[in-house]
Parts: sequence; C-alpha cells; structure tokens
Amino acid sequence: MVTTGGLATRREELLAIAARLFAEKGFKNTTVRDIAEAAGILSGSLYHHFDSKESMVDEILSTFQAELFGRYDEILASKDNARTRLEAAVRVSFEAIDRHPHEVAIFQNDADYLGGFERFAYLAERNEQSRNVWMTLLRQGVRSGDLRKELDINLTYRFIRDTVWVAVRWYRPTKKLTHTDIANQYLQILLDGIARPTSPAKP
Amino acid sequence: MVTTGGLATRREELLAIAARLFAEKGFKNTTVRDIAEAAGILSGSLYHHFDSKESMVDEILSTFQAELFGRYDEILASKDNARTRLEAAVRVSFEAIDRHPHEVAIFQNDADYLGGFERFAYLAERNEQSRNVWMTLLRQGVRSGDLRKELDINLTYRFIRDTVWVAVRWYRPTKKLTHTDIANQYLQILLDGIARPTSPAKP
DNA sequence: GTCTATATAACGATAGAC
DNA sequence: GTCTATCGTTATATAGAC
Repeated sequence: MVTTGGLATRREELLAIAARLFAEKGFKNTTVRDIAEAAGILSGSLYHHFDSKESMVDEILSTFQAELFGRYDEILASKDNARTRLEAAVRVSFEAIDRHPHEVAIFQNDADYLGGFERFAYLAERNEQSRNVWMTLLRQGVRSGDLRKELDINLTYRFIRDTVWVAVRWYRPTKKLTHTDIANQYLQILLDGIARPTSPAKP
Repeated sequence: MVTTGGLATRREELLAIAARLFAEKGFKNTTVRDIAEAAGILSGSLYHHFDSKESMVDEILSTFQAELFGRYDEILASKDNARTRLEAAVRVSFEAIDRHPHEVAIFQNDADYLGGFERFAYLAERNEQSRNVWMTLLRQGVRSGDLRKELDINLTYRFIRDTVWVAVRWYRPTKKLTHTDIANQYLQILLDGIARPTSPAKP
C-alpha cells in the first residue's frame, strides 16, 4: 500500500467514511449507497476501490486490530511490575477508543454477526488473543500480591474487557477530559472501588 | 390483553420467538421470514398478528421496560439506607438480565438505531428515567458517607450503567453461578475494587 | 390462523461508456 | 476514478382463498 506523505489516499478516505457510518448505524444498516453519498459519488463507483461492502469492514477491522495488538505485545514484553502492566493495558485500551472510536464501535456492535462468516474467523482468534493478554496480567497481579487473592479472575477478566470497551458508547474527548483522565478514573474505581475505605480488619 | 391462565397466547409465543432472534442476530438482520420460519409458519401469516416488524420489537421493549422501572420505583420508595438501595438496584438489574436476557440484549444492541424513529421516542425517556434513578442513589450514597466524597458521580453512573447491562453478553445462568452470585461479585468489585486492600492511613 | 400469490421497494453488485 | 444503466436478489408488506 502506498501512502502519499501523510495525505490519505482515496481508498483510505473512503474507508474512513465507511467506518464512521458503520459505527453510527451498524454494518447491516449502512448501505453502499449511504457510503457513496457521503463520499460524493455514486454507489457503483465504490466497486472500483473495493470488492464488496464486506471487504471494506474487513480492512477497517483487521488494520485496527493489528495496531492494537502490537501495543498489547509491547506491554507483555516490558519488564514492569504486575500492577504497572495492568494499568498500562487499561491506558492503551482507552487510548485506542480515543484514536479509533469508529473501529472500536464496529467491533463492539458487529463482531458477533460478522464472526459468523469464514472470512472473519480472525475476529474470534483476536478475541482469544486478547483474553490471553488480560488473563496473564491478572494472574501475575494475584501472584505478586497486587490483586486480591480471592478474586475470580475469569469473571474479573470479562468485567474489565466489557467495561473498558463499552466506554466507546459515551466517551467524547474534550480538552478537560482526555482519554488519560478517563483511564485514571476508571483505574481508581477498578482497583479501589467506590465505597469509602474502611480499615481492612474491622471498622 | 387476555392471558390464558399461565399459558402463552399465540401472540406472546410469536413475540418470544422474535425476541430471541432479535437478540441473537440484531433487529435489522432478522427478517420476518426468519421469525415465521422459527414459528413454523409463513411470513405473510405474521401480519395477522402484528402490523409490522417494528411493532413487534416495540411491544417487546415497552413491556420489558414497564416491568423493570416498576422494580426501580419500588427501590426508590423504600426506606432502606443509601448503600442497601444501591445494592438493591444492582441486584434488580442482574435479575432482569437473568429473566429477560433477550429484551436486555435488544435494548443494548438496537436502542440507538430504533431511537431514531418517532415511534421509539420513549426509549430516550426511559433512558433519562434510568439516569435519574442511579444518580439519585449515588448522590445519597455520597451524602450518607457510604461512597467516596471525591467520586465523579456522572462518570460513576455511566460506569455502573454500562458495566451492569453489558453482562448480558456473556452471562448464562447455571445452578452454580446464579444471577445473585454475579450481582454479589460485581458489587464486591464495584464497592471495594480488585486491588489488595491496604490500611487507609499507612500499611 | 395460516397459506398462496404477489405487489413494491431497497439492496449489493456488475458492465461498459466517458 | 466516476457515471449511466441495470441485473438479480432479498426485503417488508398486502389481498384474498381456505
């Protein structure tokens, strides 16, 4: 693929338009005519750039996931302690929501449906890969003593996974509330809870 | 509406089938032929019972929400303390996921899309009503000292709302793990966090 | 309450001119 | 790279027979 020195190619431009519409209305509910109209062309012209509507969402999701899992791999490769690595994974996720909200939204809303097609089998693989990342971090956290010993880490994994990504539904970046702020507040709740702290033994 | 002594009417039977399919595949991706086939009839026959596909999902969602908000109203009317009421609201929500997983899933996945039509304007109203319930409970919790004073309750509200309902994506009831168990574990994380507790002042 | 048959519209996709 | 024109399919919904 050729990039034109920071300027998006026509192909990338069309993909960005499609991603926005897929995220806003859902894959099935977005027509190729919608995408073409938003791009200022006619639907038939889209097929000069892409084989099908499916191949568009395919390229959008696979590109995003390649980048995201590259970030996760960096964390797993780092030498930081368990808590720092867990926090880093949360921060990377919120940063992904900030940078690629459409891609995250599409994955959240349509991955189940798309996963039914052979072409999108990699979505399930990525899902498993993601599970491995979080489970590794949680196990290390429990072993190191950073996390509660009695934690059900399977349930905790699902809890973190869902709560992090579902933020894409309401998160809109502002100068005052950046993705870093959100990540910090989320970590505060996740790690220490919302209840007023009392001494561990007895009140 | 007439019920036949606990036995579902044909209408209710068809609605249950539609709800399952809407939840599994999404509203837009479920055809009236899908629903009819699952019911063992032809698509045209559905229109003897319902005006349209939209009116089916309308009845499914409005019926469910009427029940759910009745439960929330009971909690707001109770005389329990702030923490108990907050816990009760969480438990009622997980119980709703247990009893009406399809309805919750449809609301989670398709409310945004459906909300665009005038007919479904009540979805936004219910959303606001739900926000009022949780915000009331959170404010009372902070005031009573049950919750941290420094909490951003707007963010905490969205956090609780999303994390409770998103559980519908993975929760499947078993004898060993009931909706009550899930609610308890969720409350443990929400209230006290996943980090190993340290004494508030110094370790 | 269901089936047969079909109207009507919207959809994804294609072929060839420009 | 886009437009014109359109094919073939699938979708929601309707009308009347049984």
